[in-house]
Amino acid sequence: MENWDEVRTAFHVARMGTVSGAAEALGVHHATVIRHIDALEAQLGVKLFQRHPRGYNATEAGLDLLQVAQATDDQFAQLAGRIKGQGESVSGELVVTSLGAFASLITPVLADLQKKHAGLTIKYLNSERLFRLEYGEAHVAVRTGPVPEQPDNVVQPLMQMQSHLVASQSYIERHGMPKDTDDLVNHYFVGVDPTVSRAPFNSWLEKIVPSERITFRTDDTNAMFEAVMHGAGIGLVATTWLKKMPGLTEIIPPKLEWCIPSWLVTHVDLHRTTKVQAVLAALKAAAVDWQA
Amino acid sequence: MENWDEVRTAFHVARMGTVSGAAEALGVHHATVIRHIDALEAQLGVKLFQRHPRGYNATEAGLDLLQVAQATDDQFAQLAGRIKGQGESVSGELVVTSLGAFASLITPVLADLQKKHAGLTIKYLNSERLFRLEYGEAHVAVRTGPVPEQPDNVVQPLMQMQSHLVASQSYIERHGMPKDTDDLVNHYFVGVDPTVSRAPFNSWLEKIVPSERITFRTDDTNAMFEAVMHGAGIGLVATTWLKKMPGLTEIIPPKLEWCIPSWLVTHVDLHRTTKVQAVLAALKAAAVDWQA
DNA sequence: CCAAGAATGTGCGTGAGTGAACATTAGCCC
DNA sequence: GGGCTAATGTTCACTCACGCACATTCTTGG
Repeated sequence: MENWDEVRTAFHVARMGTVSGAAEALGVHHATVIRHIDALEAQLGVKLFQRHPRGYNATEAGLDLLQVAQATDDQFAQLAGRIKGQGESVSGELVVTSLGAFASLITPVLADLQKKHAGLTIKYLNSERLFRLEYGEAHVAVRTGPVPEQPDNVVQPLMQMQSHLVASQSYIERHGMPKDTDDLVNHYFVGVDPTVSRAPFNSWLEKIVPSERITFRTDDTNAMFEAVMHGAGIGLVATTWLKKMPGLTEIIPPKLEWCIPSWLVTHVDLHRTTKVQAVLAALKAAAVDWQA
Repeated sequence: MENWDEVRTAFHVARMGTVSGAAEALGVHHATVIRHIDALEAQLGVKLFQRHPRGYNATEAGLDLLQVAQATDDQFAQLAGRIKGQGESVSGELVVTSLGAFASLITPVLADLQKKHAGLTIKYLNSERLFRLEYGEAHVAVRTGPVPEQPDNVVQPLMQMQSHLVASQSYIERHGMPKDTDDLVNHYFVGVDPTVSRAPFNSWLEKIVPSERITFRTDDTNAMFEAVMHGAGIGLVATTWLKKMPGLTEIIPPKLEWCIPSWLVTHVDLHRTTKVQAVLAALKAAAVDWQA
């Protein structure tokens, strides 16, 4: 029973009762049908049909095969329907991953998406570790930094996150306002642990001020924001968060190198599915608001 | 979902997780496996697997296919086992046909066979009409007369039925014993309706005596025997029955032309099955006793 | 009774699918 | 870091299975 196509051929012969009818239904030549039946019977060592000039008559074995193959045919048809329908509907599990910094932005978007599609289950992973799309760990990833260029990954620009160098009112009261860029060396900063993040801002900061001036380091972006809020030092905060955080004063005009691009990354095998397209569209629509 | 072999290939890929493993399991080249997957995904319009250099990872659709195909594989394996086993075991329905005259001989043989094989269902058709083996109307037929020479039918000799010209005691008391063959024209005979049976004995009888001397005609062999028993006339009775019927006297020595051969006929497609072979063996063994 | 139609069965030439070889890449062990 | 293994993926030559044509047989309808 190695060749499933031969079983399918035998199935149609048993259903139609004739080789010619089965051949027409299968879209092949009737000689092919005869060969399939002969091969299958030779493998099984049992005649599946009694041949007579008016058609093929299924034996007991043939009738048994008919029943089993009928069930298989039904199940395959249902399977094909499910798979094709699944490709056109937004349902099943959807795994999205991003850095933790994006959680407060992305979560509401995914929650909205889930509300719109009843059959959808969202799994939102935010970890500093890079989930690998090609291993099926996630369907969609939000990545920051330079353009990801892994093979088999589809990359789309999501947004430009402009950041601003800010300090809290309490910090300014204590240490004063820096007069200009050169004066920054006399101040204290909140930074990201360099072993974790290699954001462009970090490189800039390390060039401008000595390492000992970065007096507060964390590997969590939210913790960094909190530190800036509470006056632990001067820090870089993206426009989006700045709008939600009162009492922060911009120190110097934003520099272009603080502009961190972010990307929507999907695996090429999943990129065309309606489900993935839906979440991509939702995230891109939301990104317009974030940038405004 | 036209090509079941491609489904089978995808099934093995989903099971193994690698194209190479699936190719080895299937006994084909891995290039073939890749082509099958590509073709199937193109047909469905949905990716079944995420490709990465260490193997193939099934998507939701691929996992769905895996489940369905696993069930199919199991069912096909069971089917193959049933069919192969069925070919080696004596079970299921067995249809035997013969002339009504053989009923009293064949019935006990078939009953014995059924007792030996629990899973066997016997269907014994005895009708004057010829059942057609090539239409699956019967598995085994007992035929009399000249060698049946229909194509696709396997013919084996069963026995030679020697018949004897006999009369009952009551007939002899009424009409006397024929002195010799020439005296037969002065007697009365029980014959078979010529439109039904063309047994050799009939031709001989028609030649020897005028038609009006055949005063009892029937289309049923058993009825003929009964008629002879009750003195309706002189008739031809086979050795087998003669032994079971007391009070019959042989009129003249048996002639060779009264020797009717009988044959076991099966369709070539069913002849090699163990079931058919079992009934053939049983009938041939019984025939030895009948002739003794 | 003959002819038309529909079915199985068979030999032969061709094309699609197969297999071999090679390139490439990721992970692992030393 | 560097070789090694085991995967995927692509190209090319080839073979096996397919389609075609014809023969044959049985049934049916006029």
